Amino acid sequence: MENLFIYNTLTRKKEAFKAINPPFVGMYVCGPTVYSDVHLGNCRTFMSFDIIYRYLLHLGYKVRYVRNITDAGHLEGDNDEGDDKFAKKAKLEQVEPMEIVQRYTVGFRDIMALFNSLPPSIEPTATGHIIEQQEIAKKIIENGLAYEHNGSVYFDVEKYAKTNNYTELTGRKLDDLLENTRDLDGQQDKKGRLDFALWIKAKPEHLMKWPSPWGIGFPGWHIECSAMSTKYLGKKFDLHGGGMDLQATHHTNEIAQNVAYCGESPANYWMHTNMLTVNGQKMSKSLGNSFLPMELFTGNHPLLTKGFSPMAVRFFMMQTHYRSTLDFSNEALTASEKGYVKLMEAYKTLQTLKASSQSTEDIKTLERNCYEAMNDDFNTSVVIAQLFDAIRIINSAHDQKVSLTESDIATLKNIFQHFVFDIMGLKKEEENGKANTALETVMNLVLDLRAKAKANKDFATSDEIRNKLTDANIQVKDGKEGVTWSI
RNA sequence: GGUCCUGUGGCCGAGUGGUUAGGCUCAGCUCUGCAAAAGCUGCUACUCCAGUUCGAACCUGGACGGGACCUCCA
Repeated sequence: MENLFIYNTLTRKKEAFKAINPPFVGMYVCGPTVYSDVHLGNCRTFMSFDIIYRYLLHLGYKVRYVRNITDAGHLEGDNDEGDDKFAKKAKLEQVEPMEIVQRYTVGFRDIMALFNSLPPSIEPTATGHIIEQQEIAKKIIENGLAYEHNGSVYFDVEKYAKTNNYTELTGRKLDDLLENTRDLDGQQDKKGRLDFALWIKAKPEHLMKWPSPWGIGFPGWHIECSAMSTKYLGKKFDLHGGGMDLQATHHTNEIAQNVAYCGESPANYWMHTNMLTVNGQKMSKSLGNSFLPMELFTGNHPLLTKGFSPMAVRFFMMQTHYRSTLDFSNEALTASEKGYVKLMEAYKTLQTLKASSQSTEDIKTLERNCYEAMNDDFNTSVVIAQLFDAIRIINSAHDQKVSLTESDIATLKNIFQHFVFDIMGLKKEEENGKANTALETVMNLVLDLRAKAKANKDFATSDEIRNKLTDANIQVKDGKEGVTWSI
């Protein structure tokens, strides 16, 4: 259990995981901005952290997993004068901003539930923590690292950088940043070009706004995470995560805010998940190449030839390590879907295995390999390779080509329960029970008739039955010990 | 332009200084009335160039290609 190694963005190394106060673990992940449907790339990040959450739980940690909902504060344009995304979308659709927030929050939770992701312990919202964000901004001003100008509050990056390592998360040089930051319009209020807003003055027509010591306005983007993480996890907690695209700006600024606020960098371990790409390019809303989960499930998308089930998609994501980019294609998904089906079929077969007195296989090593893979920075890809080894053994045992003891079979069942279901969060996708029972009855009847035909060497009839069933997506398999079928 | 990451077989994707990743695809075989499934076997790779080393796809340097970030983004 103590052997878990995690790649820490702060040090760019895999480090042994040491909880601050075991068995408790505090984990914060930057959640979605709910101004439109989450796309598959967003889902990948949250599924990656779902695995991490599940594995920590499996190891016996008591995890408080906080994942925020960003429902205010994101600016639309290239400057701080713009509307926030919610207000813009709301005007477009003639609805209240919070109506947008509600719609997409519910949609997000539904999708994550379909992907069988566990809900976080706390899912706080930015709009629910305006006071806390203002308090932090006030304190940073008091500490001399932020300044108010024209009703907005900015963080003084250059001043902060004199006594702190502003770029510790990216390893960039401050001078490079200063030289290469683009010139943007509408930023006259800022002293330094790297300064970012903690609080932004709202124009009269702005829809989402709150009173503050600096006038009517709304919070900057980065401050919400500082406010919510310190509120629920304290000034110092174990893990902080998010997508890689948040690393350079959002997380860098978040650390600066926390240090300026209370003198402490918030998390011991920073984890970043890599992007989902389409034809080698990052999937994102702004590039317009994003897939909605629903399009994927239904197959209703120009790049797809068919739909894929949530579990097949989850399995697809698990086959790649979370720090590698994952390229999305019809072909890759199809391959994963087959692998997933094979895994589930083997699980069924496993339930029917009969024990021998002798064993020809080393199942314990296989189990240990699975743990070692997870302990090595959550390497689900290697876990899956081990599982396919298990599948081969299960199928061979079923064909009586290898033998397994009672204890081997129990270990295999444990491997499935722990790694497939508990940790990777896969589940069997079965039709509902009622329909299944009815179908079962009909299938037994049909296969009975076919068996009679076969017994009479009436292969024409038996093949016809089989072909018709195949056409209806029901596969019939004539095994040594009778006929089985699957959909 | 700057910073960082990356380049693996038909496709997707792990990994390690010397030993099989794995999946999918394709071909052959076994089993089977025929199929399917399953098992076995094969197609066996590491962008290029130079260096370090007894030995490098894995370390170092360079070239070329791809990507991310620098602006909202998981």
